[in-house]
Amino acid sequence: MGDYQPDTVADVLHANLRTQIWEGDFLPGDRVSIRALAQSSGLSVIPVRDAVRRLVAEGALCFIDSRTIEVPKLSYANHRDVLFARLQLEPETARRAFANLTQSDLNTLIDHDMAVNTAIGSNDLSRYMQANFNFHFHIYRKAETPVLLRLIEILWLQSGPSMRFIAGQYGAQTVVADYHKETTDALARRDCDGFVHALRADIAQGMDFILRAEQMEADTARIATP
Amino acid sequence: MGDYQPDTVADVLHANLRTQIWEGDFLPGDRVSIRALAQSSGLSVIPVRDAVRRLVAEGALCFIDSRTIEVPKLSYANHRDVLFARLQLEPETARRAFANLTQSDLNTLIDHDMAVNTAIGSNDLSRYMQANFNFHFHIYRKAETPVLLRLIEILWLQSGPSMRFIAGQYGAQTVVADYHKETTDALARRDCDGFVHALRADIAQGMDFILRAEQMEADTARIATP
DNA sequence: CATACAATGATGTTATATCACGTAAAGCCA
DNA sequence: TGGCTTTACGTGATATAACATCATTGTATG
Repeated sequence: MGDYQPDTVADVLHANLRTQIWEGDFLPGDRVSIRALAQSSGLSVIPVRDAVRRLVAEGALCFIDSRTIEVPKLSYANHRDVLFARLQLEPETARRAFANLTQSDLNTLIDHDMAVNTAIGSNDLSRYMQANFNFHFHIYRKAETPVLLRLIEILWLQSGPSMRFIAGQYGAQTVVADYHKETTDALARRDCDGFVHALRADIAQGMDFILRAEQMEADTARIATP
Repeated sequence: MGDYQPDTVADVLHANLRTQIWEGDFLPGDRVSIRALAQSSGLSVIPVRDAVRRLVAEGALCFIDSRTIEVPKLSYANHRDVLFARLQLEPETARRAFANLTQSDLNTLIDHDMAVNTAIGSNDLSRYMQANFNFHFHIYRKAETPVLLRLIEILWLQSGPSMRFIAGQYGAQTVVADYHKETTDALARRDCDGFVHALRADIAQGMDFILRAEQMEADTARIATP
């Protein structure tokens, strides 16, 4: 396998932007200008354009017309599709990771989960996104299956901004009911099926969250136009 | 949703290369040179590089070192992961397409299946790859779920060259047992579950094929070094 | 004859300048 | 003041040329 990882300035910028998107630093509808990014990063337009077009290829950005790039606003239908795909891929990826997860990994996961909880406690959406991402991907990376990891990365890239937007709209309290504790508990007692099941429940809960948000929006729309 | 589709020369080149990869015009290990592509297509290096890097982002190409780009050689493990992911995503995508498939679509699918069979009959691997791709993606495109379609496209991009290589190595006769007929039959009698099940069997058969090829390779290796 | 070293060529990357296009604001006329 | 035209600016896309890196090869030297 040619798993060589280039390290050009375009690659670094691309990686940074990806992280920012995963961690929820962008909101749906945010405009991205190649020249503005070039100026702010002190680079020429060529590597910036390279990084941006790569993000477009990953679905993290999109063209609104021939010369306007923005962070996509996922429709609820698309959001459901993302969560459906996540449900199909992530629990099984976690299953493969299970055998590779050590006591040290368990401790790391518990730390990430604590970071999630404190972020929710202090209503810090940014840290919540970051910690939640770290929790999940620490698992997936241990599965050592680059094919699945890549798909999952793309799904998170696409849904990150909209996820944060929806969460911010309906309050961080709504996301308090994650299943991280159940996940780490299952790992602690080396219960593979329980581990996978808890992770599945965590994603399914996100699905419920979207459905609920969609319903609320439909309701308010119905009330607004009786 | 910003589903604007640009149409620059880089986009056209990217689309052409994607089609070529899907249809099996490339083999694992084939080298790709940006300048050579630029010369053969009459373009500058900039748009060619753009298209190539987009393919790298999709996993259709990879860097072997800092300045060598080639078509990836999928390991058997990666190939199994691709087929696993396909199994997770494609049948369910087909299920969503089912309600949108008309009589005209059924006829088109039957035509594609016939093209597959004649390609196998004349041992034309290139046409086989092409027709098989057309058969599957005619279904998936009707599902109207861009998120899932995009993931499936990536999976086919990654596995296409290796798939063709393995098929070519062990003869086209080995792939004769597809489930396209069962799929179209189920569609003809409007049997959604049967439709989905047949498509799942078709992919699973591909999985068996890979496992068999892997086993054969292991056997010959065992014989070679007793 | 073998080895060290330098010149050459090929690679992907990037900077600069220009192109083509579209928007929006300013200007102009009724 | 309203509506149209024109101009200016900003956008991404592209061509050209220069840059950095590395493999190869030819040559010179021991």
